[in-house]
Amino acid sequence: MTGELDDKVASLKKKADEIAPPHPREETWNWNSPRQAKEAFSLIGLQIPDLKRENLSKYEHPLAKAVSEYRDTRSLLSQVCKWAAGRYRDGRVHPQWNPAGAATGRASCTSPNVQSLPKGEGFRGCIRPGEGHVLVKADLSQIELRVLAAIAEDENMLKVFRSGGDIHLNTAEALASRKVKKGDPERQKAKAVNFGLSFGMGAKKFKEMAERDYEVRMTLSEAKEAKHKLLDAYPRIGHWHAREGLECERGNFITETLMGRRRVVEPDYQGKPSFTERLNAPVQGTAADILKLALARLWENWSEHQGALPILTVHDEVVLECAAEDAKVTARWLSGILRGAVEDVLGHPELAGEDAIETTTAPSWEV
DNA sequence: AACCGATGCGCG
DNA sequence: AAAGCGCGCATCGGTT
Repeated sequence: MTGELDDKVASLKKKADEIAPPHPREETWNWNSPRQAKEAFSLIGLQIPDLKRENLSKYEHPLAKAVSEYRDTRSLLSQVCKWAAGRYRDGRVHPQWNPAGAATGRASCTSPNVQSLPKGEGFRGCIRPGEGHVLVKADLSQIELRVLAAIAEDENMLKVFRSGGDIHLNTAEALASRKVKKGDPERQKAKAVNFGLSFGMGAKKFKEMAERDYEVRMTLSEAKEAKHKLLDAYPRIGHWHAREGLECERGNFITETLMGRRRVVEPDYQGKPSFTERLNAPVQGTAADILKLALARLWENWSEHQGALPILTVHDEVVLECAAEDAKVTARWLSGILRGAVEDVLGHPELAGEDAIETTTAPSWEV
């Protein structure tokens, strides 16, 4: 796979070099160097502020597209080509896990970072169980929004979960002003909006996101209005924001998850407790608590499921490996424990329904 | 040679 | 009044 990427990178570089003006000093341009790339664009009369994909896509000139594609592919290759090199033992990759690697209580992972292996490119398909075994994967569906509903005690949000609804779909429909289906790209984009607004994103950023992802153009005041409209759908979220704002004014740097685990947030540019961190920390942190509670209970019960092997976790997801014939039992065990953890920590049965856990059994980590 | 901040992007 | 959050990693270009 990396060999194919290699070829693709080489041809994309050639293409970009052909379109580009000659380099005044070197043989060819280094498109990985923002300074050089900006200089090349400047020679054809384009002053570009940065080399982000999203920015390059605004330009008509073929060089913009060529450079963007080259950088994308090159970046993917870099991330993946050395991913597991020299990190095998017995046919397995053994990353370094840091159980409390993140300030919120999440785990992090290095060498390699398993948690950021790209999706949808086939790389996760390379993560496979041993002969005659399967991977059993379970994830906490929309966990941060469930935590949010519990923390803010928002009746409308709870109602959506109680009826098995989909918050992202609601938001997507509100933004697109039409019916949106589960597989539509609008839903994916609405996730970002939901998270953004929940954790204190401003109208400006919200406006930019709406433009970029929905081709919805609005003035700043219209963006403010839309933001309020979405927050109005869940009034207690707004109240919660107001409460946390007061805590910031009072100089309260301490946040707590629903399990009572503390985090001291960073100061903002004024030296006051960061408002957005105060909002995010208990939510991300409680979700992390839930996953870890579940992991602890898996361990406590492990003697009855010794064939099951923990493979990895990714913040709201647990992957186990077991013998193919044990898949059903293992899947039930895993999802039951995750569901119990959600219910025990959040204290709302409607947040821990059947749909709170999505379980799949597969021959690889891909999808 | 080792380290560092900035930039940009992968994941949740 | 206003404010998305949390990570790791490759690369560049400069400093120690």
